[in-house]
Amino acid sequence: MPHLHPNDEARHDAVLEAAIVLFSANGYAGTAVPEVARAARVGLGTLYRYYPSKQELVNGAYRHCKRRLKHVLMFEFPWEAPLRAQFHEVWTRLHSFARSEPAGFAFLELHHHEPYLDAESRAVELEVLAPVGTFYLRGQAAGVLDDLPAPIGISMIWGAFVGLMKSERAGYLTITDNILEAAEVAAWKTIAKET
Amino acid sequence: MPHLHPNDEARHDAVLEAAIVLFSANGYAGTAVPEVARAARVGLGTLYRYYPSKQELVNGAYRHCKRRLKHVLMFEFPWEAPLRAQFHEVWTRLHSFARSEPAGFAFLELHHHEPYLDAESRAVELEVLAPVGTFYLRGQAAGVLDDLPAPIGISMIWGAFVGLMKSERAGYLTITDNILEAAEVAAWKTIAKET
Amino acid sequence: MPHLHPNDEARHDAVLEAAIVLFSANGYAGTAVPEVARAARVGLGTLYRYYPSKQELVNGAYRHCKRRLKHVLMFEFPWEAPLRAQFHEVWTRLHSFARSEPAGFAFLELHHHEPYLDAESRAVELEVLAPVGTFYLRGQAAGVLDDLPAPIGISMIWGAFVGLMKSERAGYLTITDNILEAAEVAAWKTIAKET
Amino acid sequence: MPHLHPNDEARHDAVLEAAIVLFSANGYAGTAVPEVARAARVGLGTLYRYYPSKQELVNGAYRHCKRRLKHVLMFEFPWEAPLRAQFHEVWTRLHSFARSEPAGFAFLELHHHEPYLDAESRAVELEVLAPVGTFYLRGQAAGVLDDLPAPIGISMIWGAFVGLMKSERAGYLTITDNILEAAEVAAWKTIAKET
DNA sequence: CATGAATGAGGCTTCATTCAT
DNA sequence: CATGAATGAAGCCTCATTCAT
Repeated sequence: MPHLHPNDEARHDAVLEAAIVLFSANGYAGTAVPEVARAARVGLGTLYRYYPSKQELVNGAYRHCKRRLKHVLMFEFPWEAPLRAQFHEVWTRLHSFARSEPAGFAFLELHHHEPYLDAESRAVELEVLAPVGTFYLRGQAAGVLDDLPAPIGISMIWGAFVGLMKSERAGYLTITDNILEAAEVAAWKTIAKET
Repeated sequence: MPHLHPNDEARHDAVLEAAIVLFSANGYAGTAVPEVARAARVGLGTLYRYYPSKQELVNGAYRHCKRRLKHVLMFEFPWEAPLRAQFHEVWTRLHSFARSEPAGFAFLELHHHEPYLDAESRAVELEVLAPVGTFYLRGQAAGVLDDLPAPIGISMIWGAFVGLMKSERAGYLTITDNILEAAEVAAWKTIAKET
Repeated sequence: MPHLHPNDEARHDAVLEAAIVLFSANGYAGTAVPEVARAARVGLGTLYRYYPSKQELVNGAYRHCKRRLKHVLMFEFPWEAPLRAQFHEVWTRLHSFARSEPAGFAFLELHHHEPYLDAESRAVELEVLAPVGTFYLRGQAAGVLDDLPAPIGISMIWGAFVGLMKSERAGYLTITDNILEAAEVAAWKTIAKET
Repeated sequence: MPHLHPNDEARHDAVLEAAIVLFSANGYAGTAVPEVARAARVGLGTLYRYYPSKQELVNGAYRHCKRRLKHVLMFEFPWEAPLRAQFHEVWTRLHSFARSEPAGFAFLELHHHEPYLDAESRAVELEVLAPVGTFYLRGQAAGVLDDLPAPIGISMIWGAFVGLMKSERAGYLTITDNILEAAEVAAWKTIAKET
């Protein structure tokens, strides 16, 4: 039974981290595999042992990021809290993820639905999306959310958040705590039922 | 006496069109210049006569798209209409652009603020952004828009719209006229001052 | 009977001149035909009317230079003068050629015996060489020149002269009138019979 | 533990050798890098591993040849011998170099002072030139050499030798031992003080 | 005729992947 | 196993030549 060398996991992580940083900065085609190996301080052959092709590498990175996002969003989520509080939680956690793992966040944005993503990666995509959908539908059932089709509302909120992050990265704005909160209010207004 | 060949402009357009389609589908690094030439049904050397490098080519494509967007947004814009009506106009025109030139729209999204864009391209970016900023500030002065910093509001609206288009492209949803209108209402709620 | 347009010859000369300058500076392969046309301020198509290929162009340039050299060397040559005086004449004329047509001189050096030179060009080569050979043999017959085989002596003198010119071009030295004369004496010593 | 592959140096040498042969035969611009790789029986990528660009390749070849020449000229040079004997040594060694490494010799001639040579290559140039200059000046101080400026004398001797080699390559003459010696005498006369 | 736009073969270089050490 | 040297397909770009205007 093959087991992992104690260093194995660290190496593995270094590879993923380097891949995420480089792919998010330069895109899939713009990133060279040897460059990733070098950034991860790992032999090229070793990288290829972990990921037998560039495609497997992006997919691995994608899944990793998506799972990190999922974890950040879901971990000890207050399922019993009121919807508005839950929304706050989601918004805050999203920001926390984008702040602490900016490359990972950018990576997810950039590599969303690219043709080199495989079935498993698409499945992971759904692992994140599904609970969000549930949340949305519950909100509508409770009469708290407007009755836009859920995918519409979700896309707009996700899009608005991404828009903020991209603009910040581009230098058009800076997001302080106050602004983040104001933006949250604005985002909530987007989907909340008017009173 | 040297003339422009009558076909010149048509060829030029074919190159731009092909570039926009391919760059938006595969990214900058993922697109081969000969592939663009082939798609435009133009000799490779000819393409290089029009655009002396791949970089000039993306920049040309970027400027073209951005100017098309600007034109669609600005042409005979009802500057005297009420703000809500103006917002409707913007939202509708945005959608019209994304519908009629989906590749151009995707291109703008994807190549926003990439390092290979040059100063002139960035200048064109501002030609579009400036009037939008003005619109926003006027709305706030009139007490119709919420007092989020303008770049925040703009980023969120643009992001929300982009989110919708991307989700549609990804197959997560379909945008009908009704939905477009409902989304517009939602988007307006994002930035409108509550009454 | 096709005759030349009055401008034809001027154009032709401009092409040759440009070709000589560029070929001598950048070599055959390093020179682009359109570049030559541009330098000659002549349409590319026109150049190709005069010289139907790049090879014909170098050969034309080669023949032109070689004939210029021949002319400079031979024109009103004092065939009756003593050998030493004739040598002075040759040495001086060589220098005069190298001074007034530096590109042509460099061109001849650089393109000597290149594979793209055709039979006619090689024939022209001989037109220059033959009288020099005669001169040399006469000198030996008269007991003034040493009895090195003529080609050896000629190669050494020509080589020494070329060496001087190249070193000057490279900036290793500057040739004044005094130096030119001293060098002539040295060159004469190379082949003169010791007394 | 990373090693140099034992074949590494052999491969490296094969590349240099091929480069020298091809560059000397066809010039810099006239030589295709893949052609060099093929001649060296080395993968193209491998060649680029050793020399990251065509320019580095010529420079490497230039330095190699120049150092070989330096070695041939300098190795166990009889610094204490009389000047005439030293001249014989230089002349003989020069010929030995041109004979055993004809491509290298031709390469040095052809690529002398070309714009693609870098500072290091020019420095190596001086490593050869400097001792020759010293030799010349010592000869003048000893009253054995004529009082031509040293660069003039050196250029003429080097030029004469090159002239011989080129003429032989061109088929104008054949250099036997006797002729070589006679040419040496002639060359010595060029710079020796007359008695 | 004179012109220069059009073309694609061919040159320089990169990089995904393999495999000997 | 880990490494990185080796490889050649493929990408960017130039330029000799043709041909429509």
